[in-house]
Order: sequence, then structure tokens, then C-alpha cells
Amino acid sequence: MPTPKSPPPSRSTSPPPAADPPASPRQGAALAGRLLDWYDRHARALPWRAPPGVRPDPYHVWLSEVMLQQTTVATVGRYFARFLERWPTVAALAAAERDAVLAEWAGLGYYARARNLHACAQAVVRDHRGRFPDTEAGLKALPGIGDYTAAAIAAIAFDRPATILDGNVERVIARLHRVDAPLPGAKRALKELAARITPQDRPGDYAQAIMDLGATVCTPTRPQCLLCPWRPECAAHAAGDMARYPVKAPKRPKPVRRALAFWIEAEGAVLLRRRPDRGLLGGMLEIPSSAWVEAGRATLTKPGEDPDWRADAPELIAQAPVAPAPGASGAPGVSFVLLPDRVRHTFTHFHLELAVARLALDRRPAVDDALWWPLDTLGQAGLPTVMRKVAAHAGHPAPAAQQSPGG
DNA sequence: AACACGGGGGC
DNA sequence: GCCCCAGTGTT
Repeated sequence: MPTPKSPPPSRSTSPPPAADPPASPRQGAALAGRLLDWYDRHARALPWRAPPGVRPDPYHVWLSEVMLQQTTVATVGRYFARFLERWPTVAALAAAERDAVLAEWAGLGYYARARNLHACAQAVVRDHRGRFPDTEAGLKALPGIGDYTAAAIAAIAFDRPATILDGNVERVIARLHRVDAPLPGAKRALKELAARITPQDRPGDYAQAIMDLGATVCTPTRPQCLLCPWRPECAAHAAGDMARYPVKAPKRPKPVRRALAFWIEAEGAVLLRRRPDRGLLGGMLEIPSSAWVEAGRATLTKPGEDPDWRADAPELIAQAPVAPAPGASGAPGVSFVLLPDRVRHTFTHFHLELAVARLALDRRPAVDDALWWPLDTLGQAGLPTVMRKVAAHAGHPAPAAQQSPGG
């Protein structure tokens, strides 16, 4: 794969499938210059953005860019401030307990990012004397830093002419050239087109400018074309079909999975379990539950019947981490209540419906792979959002530590 | 190349 | 409800 370090040579691998001819180097320079002029007037003030003319701290740039992966600016704001306050340097973050980092990340989603964040901080300290590499290749070798983030850090923190390609840039470029090839296959062509505009002068400001353009002007719906510095050259605006771009491959429907969650209380504490390091919600704490089973395929739903988990309750209850039946041999159970309604949550590729059983025990038995968490500090457990919903459903709202009280 | 992997906001 | 995402790692 060609490394975009200099303006694209004429011997490009394949011509982009755009209806219009791609921008010439001269046109590219004109576009970049006009966008930088626009940025000088309209740059947003963001917590991780340095004042004009000041080189930002690479640690701040890296932390913000990882948080911003698939996540909006408004959501990231509080998390960024909290992380910086708690771990002011990459060395401090590297020295932190991994579970503390995960708990601080709780609610942000894509928890592999938190695991990689910690691993990356340790790699920077161990292999790079606490300094981030200043090249795309060096950055991309670090955990959690892919094509986009490597280019973003190289450009923003080190002012290197790297071509960033995130969802914003994809949209802007796809509209500019009316690229009809669907994503994600069109990524390579879009990056080639984007590279023709990336300037050698002020590449860091340019990278932030084109993302600001996508975030505030060339928006997914109802783009503000009248405010766009690239309107004169925009093929989609000329054709009046901005909404068609970027073209995307069709998505698969999301199946439904169901399970029974066990809210188990004893002596003012609730039983929580640590999930395996890999996979969904990897390394996070959870409310124990039966296996999450796809509806229609499993015992949870009987063919031809309205789905009713109660019909399968005995089988599901058998999956509880403690024996819940009062009177069972050695069982500490005192009460068992099936709560009405279900907790609903949508993940990237499936919907989840959790019925909740509330168990009250008169003592705290030791349970493998589980721990008893005091209810009065549940907000500090770092529960992922779906598990906070379960806690709230069981009558114990657990506000995220990052949120202001009552928020 | 396809898939796994959260969550919040717009409409 | 369904749509959109400031992507990366694994297979």
C-alpha cells in the first residue's frame, strides 16, 4: 500500500471512479488554501485543541483522537477532562491500574479502546522513552492506533502532511467528487482523492479544518452548502444530490438476543462479575445473567408462540451464579422476584432484551469469578451502559462517575 | 473483505 | 423505531 507522504505522483494505482476528473494539484492547492482561510475564521474551540500557533501536546492529541473514534465531540468532552485530571501524562496513565482505566472509560463504549489505550501508554513509556513517535508508521505500530489515528496525530501533533480519512472526510470528498462506489470499498479511492488536496503548509490545521467542515457544514443531513468554502467545486452541490453521498453498502439486520439477568443482593452489596478480556464488553464488570441467546432459535421462544421467557424460567434460573431457590440444600436464598418488563439495549450488531430476577440473600456466599460490590458506591463500579440500565431496573440507579449528580 | 465491537443524537 | 456515525483489530 502506498504511503501518502508526498503529493500524489501521476502514476496512481487506479483512477478514482468519480464522474468528474479529479482535482489537479493546482486545484488542490486552491481548495486547501480556501479551507484554511475558512478555518481561521470558524475553528471551533475544543478542549484538546491548542491555541493558534501553539503545537499541542501529543498526549492530549492521542487521548482525544482515541476517544473520538466513532464517538461524538459532546460525549468525549467530560471523559477527556476526567482522564487528563487523573492521569496528566502518558507516564501516569501507563502506571495506572488497568481496571481503573476501564472504570473511567465506562459509558464511552468500544471498550477495546480502553484496553488498547492502557497498553499503548505502556508501550510509549517502555519502547519510546515516554515520547510518542512522530511518524505515521511509528504511530500505527502502537496498540489502538490505526490508519486514521496515526494520520491524525502525525498531522495535528507533529504538523506532518498526512492525509486523514475519517467519516467526515469520506463524506466531504465523496460529495465533492460524487463518488458512486459504495463504502467501505471506496476508501482507497477516497483517500487518493483526499491526498491530492492535503497541503504541505499547515497540514495540522488543514486536518482539523476538513473534519470541522464535515462536522459543522457538510453534515450527514441538511448540509449548509451556502456556508461551504468548497461549494464552487462541489459536484454533488451542482447536481443537487448531496444526500446521496457517501454511498454505503447495505447493512445486515440486527437479530434479537434474550437472557435473564440476576440482581443478587446481600448485606447491602450486589454480586458483580468480571467479563473475559476479549469480546463484547471485554474486561468490564457485569450483572450476572444466563447466556444471551438469539430469539427464535433457542428455548427462550417456543415456535408459534408469543415470545415469553417465563415459559423457560426454570432452565434460565438454573444458570444463576448462586442457587436461588429457598429451601434448596445449602442455598442461602431468601426471596426471588421476577421483575416486570425487560431492559432493552442495542449493540453494534444485535438487540438485547434482558428480563431481571431480583434475589435477596441473608449472607454473602463466595462465588467464583464474582465479587460483592457495596450498593452505596455502585456509581464507581464502572458499569457499562447496558448494566447501568439493569441496575436502574432493579431499583438502583448508578450514575456514571463522570456525570454530575442528578444528571 | 467481512465481521466484531457501544453509545448517543437526529429525525 | 431507524438512521447516522471523529475506526481498530481479528480472521
